[in-house]
Amino acid sequence: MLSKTPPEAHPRKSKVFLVDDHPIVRQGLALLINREPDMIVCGQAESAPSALQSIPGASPDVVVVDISLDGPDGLDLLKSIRLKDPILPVLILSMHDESSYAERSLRAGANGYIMKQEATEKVLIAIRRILQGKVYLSEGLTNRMLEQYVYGATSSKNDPLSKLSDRELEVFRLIGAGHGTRQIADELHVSIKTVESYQAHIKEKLGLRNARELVQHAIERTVNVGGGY
Amino acid sequence: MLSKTPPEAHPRKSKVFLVDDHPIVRQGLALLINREPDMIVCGQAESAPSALQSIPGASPDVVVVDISLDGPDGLDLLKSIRLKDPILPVLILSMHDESSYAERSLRAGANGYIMKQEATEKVLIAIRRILQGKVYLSEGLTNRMLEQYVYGATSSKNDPLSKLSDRELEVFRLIGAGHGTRQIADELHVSIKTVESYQAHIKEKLGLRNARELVQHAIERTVNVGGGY
DNA sequence: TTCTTCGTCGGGGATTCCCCGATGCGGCCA
DNA sequence: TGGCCGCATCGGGGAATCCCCGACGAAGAA
Repeated sequence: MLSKTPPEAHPRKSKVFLVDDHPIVRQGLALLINREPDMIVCGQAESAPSALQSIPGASPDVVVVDISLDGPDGLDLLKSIRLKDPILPVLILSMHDESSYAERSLRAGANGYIMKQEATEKVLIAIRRILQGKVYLSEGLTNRMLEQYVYGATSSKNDPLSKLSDRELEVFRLIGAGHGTRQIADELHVSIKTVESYQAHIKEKLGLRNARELVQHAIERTVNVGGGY
Repeated sequence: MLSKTPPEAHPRKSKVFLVDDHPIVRQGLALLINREPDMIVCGQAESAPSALQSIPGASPDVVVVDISLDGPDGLDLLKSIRLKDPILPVLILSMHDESSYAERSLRAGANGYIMKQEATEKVLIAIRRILQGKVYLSEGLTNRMLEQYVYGATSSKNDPLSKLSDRELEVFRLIGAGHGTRQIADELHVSIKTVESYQAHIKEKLGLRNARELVQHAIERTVNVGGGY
């Protein structure tokens, strides 16, 4: 399998491990990476469990993980990897530009986050970057996350919801339950204007841009509270 | 541009045109296809409009279209292609195995439907098959669609989304992605009033009471595509 | 005391929601 | 062939909302 690696020609190829449930994407990435002189694919997996099984034997220098796997998803896999190896570089690959996913990924210990919309060279750049121990984020995403950080930078811990006041959190939950502004005002016995004010503050604190993103995040962070992971 | 094609060496390579908004997938498919002796990629596009612009000049023998493009989606592109060329073979590439999508694709004139979960060779097989004028469907999907056919009524029971028209489903997905009404109107190049009309129809068909419930359900059925149920 | 955060509201214009339509097109059906 | 029906597209218009301003008092913190 492994060729004898003439040592002086190139120092050593960095070994990349791919995890994606779409064979087409996996194969595509593999062909792409193996064309590069300084890296090589040392293994692939299509699910989190099989990845966890194969990674030790493949001893990769970096792991590329698609976030939307069947069963345990990419974040779960990332956490499992971190339990065994706190420093193995991991690049998260995603379809959506949801900043919340990037946030969760980095908090879970990812070294980089890149979207499939990005140009292919960006993937190679990202891999090389995190191989150097740095963090990779796309430019747009970096800006958005910095924006969010400006607002509660201090010791905000790992819960952006902690930036919200009690009243704001209350409204946030009701939004997640699908309630309208008028309805929330009635339920809390306050003016519509007050509820609108809370919604504005929530959007500002969480870095959301319109009402639908507000609903979007309210649902994600309210539904996920009890069950998922 | 065109080499003189020595006629006996290989009859002629079939020209494939790729449409996908993920450069990684595009590049991957291109490398894969160009490795084959009997086919070659003659062009690529990342959106429906640019595809419509480039396809005539590339004169492909087959077009591979990802169903989930930004703006006008793969089904829209398929319909636009069909308006100009009723017989150009088109293979629809999809992330979800929802049989309703396959159904819609075939009704809209697709010659094949394949999921990204399929093995890479299947893609090549599918391309060759529809080049011969046949229809390609994965085995599981074929069985499911036959079942539905035998047991009369189409897939309306288990999947309320199948009640939605193509256009309505498209808007539904964009809502789930957090896009606003105006934004959707711009992306689909229609009036705001039209988008409002779709939203009203969706609410009616799915039994939703207000705009927030609409967003709620759109998210649950759009974000979950990769991992959930 | 001064400063900040929080809860509470209002004005007002832009936008969206949600009810009425309407038109044209392509099927299906008797 | 005429009629019905679903679909895509758009408009009017009033109600609700979004989203930008700002305000005020209470409760703590500096």
